Amino acid sequence: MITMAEIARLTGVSQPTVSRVLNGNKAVNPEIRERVLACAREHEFQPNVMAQSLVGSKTHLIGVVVTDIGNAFFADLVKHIEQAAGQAGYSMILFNSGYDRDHEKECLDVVRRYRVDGLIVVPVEAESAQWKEQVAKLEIPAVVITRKASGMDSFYVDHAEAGAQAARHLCEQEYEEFLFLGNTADEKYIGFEQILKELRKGVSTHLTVITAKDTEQVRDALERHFSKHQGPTGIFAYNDRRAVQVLGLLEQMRIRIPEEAGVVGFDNTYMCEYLYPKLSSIAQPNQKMAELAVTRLLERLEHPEETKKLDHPLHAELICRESSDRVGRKENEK
Amino acid sequence: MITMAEIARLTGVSQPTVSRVLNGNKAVNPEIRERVLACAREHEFQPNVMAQSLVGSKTHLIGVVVTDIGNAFFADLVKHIEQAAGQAGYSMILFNSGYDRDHEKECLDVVRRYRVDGLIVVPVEAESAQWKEQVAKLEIPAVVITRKASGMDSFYVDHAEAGAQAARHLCEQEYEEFLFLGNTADEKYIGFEQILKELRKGVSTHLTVITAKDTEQVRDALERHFSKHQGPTGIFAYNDRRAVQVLGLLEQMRIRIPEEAGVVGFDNTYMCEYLYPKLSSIAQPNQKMAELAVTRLLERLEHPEETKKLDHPLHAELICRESSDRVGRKENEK
DNA sequence: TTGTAGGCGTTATCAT
DNA sequence: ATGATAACGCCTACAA
Repeated sequence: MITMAEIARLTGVSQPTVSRVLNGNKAVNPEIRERVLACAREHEFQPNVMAQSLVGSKTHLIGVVVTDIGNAFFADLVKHIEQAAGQAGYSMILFNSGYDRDHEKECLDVVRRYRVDGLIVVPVEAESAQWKEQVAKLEIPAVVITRKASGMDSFYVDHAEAGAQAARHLCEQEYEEFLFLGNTADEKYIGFEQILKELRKGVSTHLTVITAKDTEQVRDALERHFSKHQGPTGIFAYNDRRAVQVLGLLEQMRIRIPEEAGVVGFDNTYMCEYLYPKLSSIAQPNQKMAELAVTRLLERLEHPEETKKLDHPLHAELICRESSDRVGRKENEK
Repeated sequence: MITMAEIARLTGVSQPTVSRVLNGNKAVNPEIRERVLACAREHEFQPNVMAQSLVGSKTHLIGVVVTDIGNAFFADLVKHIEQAAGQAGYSMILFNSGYDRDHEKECLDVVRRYRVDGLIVVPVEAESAQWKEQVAKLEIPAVVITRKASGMDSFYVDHAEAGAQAARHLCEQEYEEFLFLGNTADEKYIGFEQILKELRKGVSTHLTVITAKDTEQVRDALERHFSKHQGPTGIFAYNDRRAVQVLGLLEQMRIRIPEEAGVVGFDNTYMCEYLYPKLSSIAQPNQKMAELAVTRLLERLEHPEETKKLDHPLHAELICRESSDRVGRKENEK
């Protein structure tokens, strides 16, 4: 691989001159400029970023650490990060923490070895003081994405608000009983339950929670719910995966959708469109989130002194499809 | 960020001594060793890979260029690559070519700037001579994954063989008519059709091909097929996405699965397990493929002189589930 | 066992 | 306008 020194030798000038030419510095004889450029082109010169970074202290690398690259949601996020960063001339070293704090720490160490200019992270535990300290030690701008970490730049979807949307939607669709699949610690549940309470005040309503993931257990729980409660049930699942599972089980149980039960998923996976019935789902603004995070990071890189932290919750958007369009369905039947 | 020179100053030794200690070189006074190690630990020293690579000409970076990180299949692949590489002490710079040759070329240029030690690529066009030349110019070991590129190390699933498996399976399940969703240029189709011809020699059989992706068009095509052909139909879709779509449409058309139609997808997405009926699908050995690719790359890194190229097709595996278990279903009903 | 010297490929700061 | 020269952080002789 050709170096500046080599080009200098070939063209009979000094190496710094080559540097000037290649970096577009005006102050250089047009003749020499051409000669050098020609030589560089011929040998397809590419500057050695390692050397550049050694002197300039900019690597043009951003470290990205996520909890699970295999997950379609994060994969999509990473894709948009790569794109936004690439446009700004930054490349991405990617690490997978695998939801493991220890491994996450190792990733941070490696990131440090590469002297990346900045960091974008999906933390395993966003509010862990220990983790925050580890990140702070890197002494580089870091932005958290997908989660809220107080005291740090964070771009994330407000899950409670998303849960609230789901609740509002299911109420509008005139469901009378409710079911949540997921963990009650999930912000989505908090928001879901709260709005439900408000909207169904005084009316007899039940909210069943299913924590299980195993299909048989979910089936049992569903059967118990439907044997106890007759009214049409609005179901909200913490992700599309679970929602699809429920869709299949309801089908088996011969429960009509959306008449007797309505289902809303989360993530708005491509599958939603292909299922029958099409699955309503809550979409996170992935691209926007990624772009905002990158933009913010670049901003910080240019103004390291700026110390105010951004807390930037984004809104999810509920996409209503057949699986929960109870009112629309009724209209049609008229 | 602390440097070796700084540690040297703090501990009153020379910088090379620090280097020796930190690199586990035996020949150093135990006392000094301890002193240096303590200091390094205290300041959480991490070597500057940029500097290391500058002198040692090893970056411990591998460049990974894929056509679409957002795709769950590639995301999973990337995850396993990251893991395997990480275990060997390599990190990954990841690029997304977006199926665009021009952008792919740009990625290769950036990769070159970082002087990565090796390359793992999912090429946009595996047999493009121009592309191969571009890769060759990098003068680093490169392995192709997911596709076969003659003259280069390639790890990929034999799609024709996978199609053949699908055909064999659907015949064993006693389907009499057949349907393929996808492109006829797809190796999967080639293998599928060929085996079908062999196995159904002399018997009246039809093989319908649906190229459309749009739901309405697919529905029309399906309806046309089923109005013309009465026998139970074995359906093979080029990916799970399409298979799910078909599953939904068949459901709408009140065609019983797996009795009247059997469906086999491709990629064995997690969804398969959650659908009703559960979707049979062909699984690619992602992890194995990724590990083999990384292993091979490391091998090449250690023996750059070795010039023989590996062509390594892997076998896909058909996972039979409810959507195509016609015979098993019949057995059960007895 | 330890320190000195040189060099990796750049950029930046001087002179010239 | 151009060329020496130093410096970035590290490693590898070589010398002591």
